[in-house]
Amino acid sequence: MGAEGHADGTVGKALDVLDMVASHGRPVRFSDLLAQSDYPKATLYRLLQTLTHQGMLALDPDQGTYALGVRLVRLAHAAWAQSSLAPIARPYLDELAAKTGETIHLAQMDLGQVLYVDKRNAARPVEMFAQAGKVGPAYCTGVGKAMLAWATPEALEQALARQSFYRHTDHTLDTPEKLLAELQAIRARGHAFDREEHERGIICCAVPILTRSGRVLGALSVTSTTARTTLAALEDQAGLTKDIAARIAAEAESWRFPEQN
Amino acid sequence: MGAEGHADGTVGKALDVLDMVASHGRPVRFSDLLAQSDYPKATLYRLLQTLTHQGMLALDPDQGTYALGVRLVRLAHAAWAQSSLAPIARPYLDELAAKTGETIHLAQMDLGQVLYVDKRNAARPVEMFAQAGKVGPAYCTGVGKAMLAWATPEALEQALARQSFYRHTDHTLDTPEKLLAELQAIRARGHAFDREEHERGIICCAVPILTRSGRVLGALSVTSTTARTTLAALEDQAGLTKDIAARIAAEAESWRFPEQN
DNA sequence: CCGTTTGGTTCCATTATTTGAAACTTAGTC
DNA sequence: GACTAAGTTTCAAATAATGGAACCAAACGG
Repeated sequence: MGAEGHADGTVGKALDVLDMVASHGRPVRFSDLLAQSDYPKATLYRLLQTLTHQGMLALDPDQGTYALGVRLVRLAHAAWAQSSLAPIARPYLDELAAKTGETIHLAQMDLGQVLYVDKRNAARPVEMFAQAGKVGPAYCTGVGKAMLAWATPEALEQALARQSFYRHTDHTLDTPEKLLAELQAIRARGHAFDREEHERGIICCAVPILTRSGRVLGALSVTSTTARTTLAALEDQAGLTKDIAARIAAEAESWRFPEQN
Repeated sequence: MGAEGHADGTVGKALDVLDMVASHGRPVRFSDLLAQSDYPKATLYRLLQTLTHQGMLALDPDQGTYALGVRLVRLAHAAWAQSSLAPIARPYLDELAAKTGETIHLAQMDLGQVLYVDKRNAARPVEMFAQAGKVGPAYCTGVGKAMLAWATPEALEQALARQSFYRHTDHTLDTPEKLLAELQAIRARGHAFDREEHERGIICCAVPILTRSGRVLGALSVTSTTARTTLAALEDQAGLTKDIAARIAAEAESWRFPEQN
């Protein structure tokens, strides 16, 4: 994973190591990390030691393996409650889920990837990969495209560079050109579709969550299956979804910056 | 919160800043952080910049406020799935909750504090970070005492130094001496009680989760209220709880280190 | 039983990064 | 249009990170 760009300073390297540990699904030995990284032995060793001492990693003394530490969980609890839209959006998601009866996703953008921060399952739950905290691709999901469509040129460029354009299904937009054309259509239309571009049989209609100043905060989607409904039927809900998105945005702005106005 | 002890190196300071941002429940301005920290202006500024650049913090360009970044949520997802006992323990917690009908807590130790990593409420279903990720004191909770009772001497010493011994209720063990005596009794007995030591009316019976080598992985508790039941009744469940704890430990060992033996 | 490999830890002189007082630039006030 | 508060940049000195190499310990092999 030398894909890390410019690791600024020691902090960047330390976080890089953190990601490295996270990328394995299980505790890793020192030598595994050493093989994977470009850092010299002593450097990596001290980074691990520091992170462990700080509680960001946990060293299993029996096996000599490193795992992500509990301090991270604690920080994340705060991050989820504070930085994400999830706590603000919760009642609105409930409302949208109740009114549509479909699966709802709330997502935010994280370095070119879609991060699902909350979710409501339909009464008959649609089995999907997405769960709170999980990440997914931006170029082939409704929420991803909705956010890209309203992203700043710089953010869009950065995000594009990070897309794999892997062809998940026949419908996947598998080149930057196709995606850019689609983004324009989405802007014109006001909402994005997922036409089975990521998973066969899964469709959705997604809208961006925008501040008054036009900045993208996240996206909201109503998801279903081709077996249950059609894109046209989902599009009928677009108005309602946009309304909910607007209310989330309004509350986010007033809640996070209550002193303004 | 200058309570941070020895911040080793730049990484320590950066994480310290991260905690500082987390401690406010909402986005903070640079000057707020400056006032709170001992770091000089330029130092703090660059730390914030680095963390922001790394995605650990998010700078709201409109308001100039810092919030915890989404990268943390992503890392946490991995941490929760990997470092904590929660995913392994899930079915066992379900079983224990079903058999006892009481509230169940799964906790781990984090630098002298109890970190709740999963929970079953008597009725409601669970969500991810929503419930997990909270912290509590070690010296006056069942799970905390259960873990301390089997902690290594070094870990115990470190943990003791971090306890506040604040007298939450009449029953709180408010000195290290009382606590140490209690820990001995707990070791002898095999399980810990919370006799309304943290909250009036709340009682529980907790057991440690131990590896074969005797290392503490976490603790498990069955919690109720004095209105609903008694300590003696809870103690009747201790056998079942210990059994569940043993099964969690066994699975944790075989799952996390499948190559051994 | 001893030589060897493997995996992990420590040393230390060199190097590069961090530091922080102060100067500077905005943006907002009166 | 001076005055203030909030944020950003500079630069020499101080400090911390670096990494090659040496070291240690435990497991391995003959």
